[in-house]
Amino acid sequence: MKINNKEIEERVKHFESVCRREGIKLTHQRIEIFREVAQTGDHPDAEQVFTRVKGRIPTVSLDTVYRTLWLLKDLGLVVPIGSSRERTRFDANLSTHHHFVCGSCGFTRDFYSSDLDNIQLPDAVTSFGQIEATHVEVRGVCQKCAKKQK
Amino acid sequence: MKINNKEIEERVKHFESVCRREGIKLTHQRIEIFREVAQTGDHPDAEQVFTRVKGRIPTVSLDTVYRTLWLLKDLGLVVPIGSSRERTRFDANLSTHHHFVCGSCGFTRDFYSSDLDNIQLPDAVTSFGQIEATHVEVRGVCQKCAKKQK
DNA sequence: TTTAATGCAAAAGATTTGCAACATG
DNA sequence: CATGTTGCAAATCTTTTGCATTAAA
Repeated sequence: MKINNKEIEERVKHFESVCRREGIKLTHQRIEIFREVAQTGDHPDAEQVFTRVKGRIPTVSLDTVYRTLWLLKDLGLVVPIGSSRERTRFDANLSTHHHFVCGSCGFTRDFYSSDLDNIQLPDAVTSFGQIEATHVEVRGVCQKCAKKQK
Repeated sequence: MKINNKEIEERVKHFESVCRREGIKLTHQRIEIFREVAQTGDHPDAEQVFTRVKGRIPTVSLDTVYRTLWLLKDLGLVVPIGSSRERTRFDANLSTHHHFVCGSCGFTRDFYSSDLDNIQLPDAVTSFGQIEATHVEVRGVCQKCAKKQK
């Protein structure tokens, strides 16, 4: 689930330019936290990001991870995905994509489909508010959990 | 957001038959908790269900509400929808439908579209696990929040 | 140097659990 | 009657906050 280096560095560059534009300070911890989410495709939760970043910055604190993750969300650089009964997970994949989510363990994977990207929504939806993104969520049971249930 | 009575009673009957089949006891609180979720279209969280059911059964406890809600989920009678940073909300609408979710306040509404119900998924998805349901999630900002932001 | 960001510790929220009393099948 | 379920209170787990210290611009 490793994203290739070029893609990661592009994402980090994008992050840095957004911060400059918004007047947000580029701290060591912010960069590493962002990089961590950007370089993995497995939608980590705050705790996982914390543990991994700690390898590089042993003094980071969990609350900084939380603060940064929500900051990234506000900047539109990361999307929180809430698979209930699970902690919030974060996704730094900004290209249009869709999710498969295991209802019993929370396992989440991206998938792509240009057909799904171009879905036409009924007019009724517009009346609820302003639309930002549309994505398809497939609920199911992942292979690991399917085995356990037997 | 009131569901019509006939539909509610049908849902409750369905719930009761599922419980009998599974050998699960039909307690007063379970029935009222299920009815509460079934009769509203606004995807309440556990706390809201608790408050409303308390009107009818003053002694219910919040933990029973939680236990029942997750039981209902395991029985497939209710679907948890996790709009992160918000508590888990529950949806008893079992007919195929889709969601509009406000990213800033969690406001959630159902919408229908037979086009969306018949979406074709790419083969890759099948490799992640067994598919149970597919639904479209539209993220946006609801009208109330859009006003606040100005 | 000015202001925002961090780390710490403590608080707040949400959800879960152990257990004795109780209700359902 | 036997067993599963409830309510209570306490525990746990996740996330947030206040504040003094530190680091970016």
